[in-house]
Amino acid sequence: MATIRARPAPSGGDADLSDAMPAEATEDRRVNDTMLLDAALEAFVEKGFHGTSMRDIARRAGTSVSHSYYYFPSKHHILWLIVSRICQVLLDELAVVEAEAGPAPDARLAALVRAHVLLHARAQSESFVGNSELRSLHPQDRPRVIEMRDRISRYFRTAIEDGLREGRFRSTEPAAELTLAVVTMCTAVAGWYRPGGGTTPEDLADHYAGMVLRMVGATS
Amino acid sequence: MATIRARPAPSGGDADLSDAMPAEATEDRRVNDTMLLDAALEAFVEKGFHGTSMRDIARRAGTSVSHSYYYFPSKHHILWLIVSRICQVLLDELAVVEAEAGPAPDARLAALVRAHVLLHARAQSESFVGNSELRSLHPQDRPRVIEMRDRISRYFRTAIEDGLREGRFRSTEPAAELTLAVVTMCTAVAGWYRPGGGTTPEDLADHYAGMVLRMVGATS
DNA sequence: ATTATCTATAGATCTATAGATAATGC
DNA sequence: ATTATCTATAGATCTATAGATAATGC
Repeated sequence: MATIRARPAPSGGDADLSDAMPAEATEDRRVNDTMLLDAALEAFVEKGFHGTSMRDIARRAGTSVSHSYYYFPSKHHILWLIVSRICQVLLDELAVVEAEAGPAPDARLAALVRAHVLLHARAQSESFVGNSELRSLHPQDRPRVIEMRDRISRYFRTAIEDGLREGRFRSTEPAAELTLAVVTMCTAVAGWYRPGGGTTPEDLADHYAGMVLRMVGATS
Repeated sequence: MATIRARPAPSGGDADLSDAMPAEATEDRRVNDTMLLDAALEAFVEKGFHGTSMRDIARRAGTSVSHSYYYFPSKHHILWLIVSRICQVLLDELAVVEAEAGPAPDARLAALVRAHVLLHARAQSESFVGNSELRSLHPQDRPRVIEMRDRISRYFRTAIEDGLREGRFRSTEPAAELTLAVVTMCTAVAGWYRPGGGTTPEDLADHYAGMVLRMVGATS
């Protein structure tokens, strides 16, 4: 996990909770919560939440199970941290790029798609877990995450509805289906994208923006 | 589940046990393999493979854990049956509709998308599990399923490449990315579609075909 | 005779905690 | 003093099997 930062912010400016930690990030054997979160993330991607044991997480982080409980009250809480953080990062980023894009629906939709794909390609593991382990969340946490996801979808939905209403998008399919198609295809990037294959996240974001604009029937 | 058969299916092979079963009757208390598979499917959708216990499956089917082992050698084998069957059904169906669609890439792609969406909306649970539990398969089974999924993708990939080469599709994005975008957005239907909301699977299939054709830049 | 089903249990593993000890910071 | 870490273990649960018994079909 380290620091999932939406935009490439060269220095300082941490995402959120990482500030609270003693900023030392050296190479020695000390274990901290970030290392455990990284280990958990890796394991959740590989084997899923229920397929991962605390022993597995502790082993990957190089410590004991009981020590892991020193940092986190439960396995569920680890999942909650991973999922809620990435959702929040995405929400923040969407708000920023939408504001920057101005009022035109096509510019807004393109910006949203780019940001969504970029994050899903860059913070691939977090995004993947955030999208695949909703049902594994503690019943208490699930509605909170669902609500964040709804807010994420709503950015896309609104841009698409505006474009249709203003006649900038000529698609005849219902806005709800267009939105779901767009969001799910962008989200799926976290599941298949492999860096180092010649396509950068930025390339991919551009390609997806192009595909989506054609999909909604944007008038060029 | 019952019998997901797209068309007349080849019997024999691991992938279709339903023929071998006594086509028995109905509402009494007798448990059979189909009831257990249905129970497992339901549980896997709700809680995932690792989140589901044999006790859970047995309870849903109204029998005991040990009786479930009378029908299936392992929990992994149940997953294998569910996943391999739905992949095979989809493969069969894609072969049929592609042949029926004739040589034109746009007609072929539309037919493939329609078939894919239809199955993911109709056999929603099986498709969902088939797409979300790949990593939970027994290491022995996984490559076999991966190969089936690759064959599924290849139908789409070929139609898209043909369309681009023949100049019928004007998209400038790489065929690989177009294919992934198309397949993932259609696959995701299994995760969100709810029947009874006014949109039939057929409607949805038509809408998706329209979206995809615009997405690849099909010349109308 | 064969098929379906149950009770009982082995043996592994899992989440989480208690309680002790080592390392660090003031 | 406080923070980090360990050993040991409770108690639940999980997959799978052994072995007995009931139901069914010939």
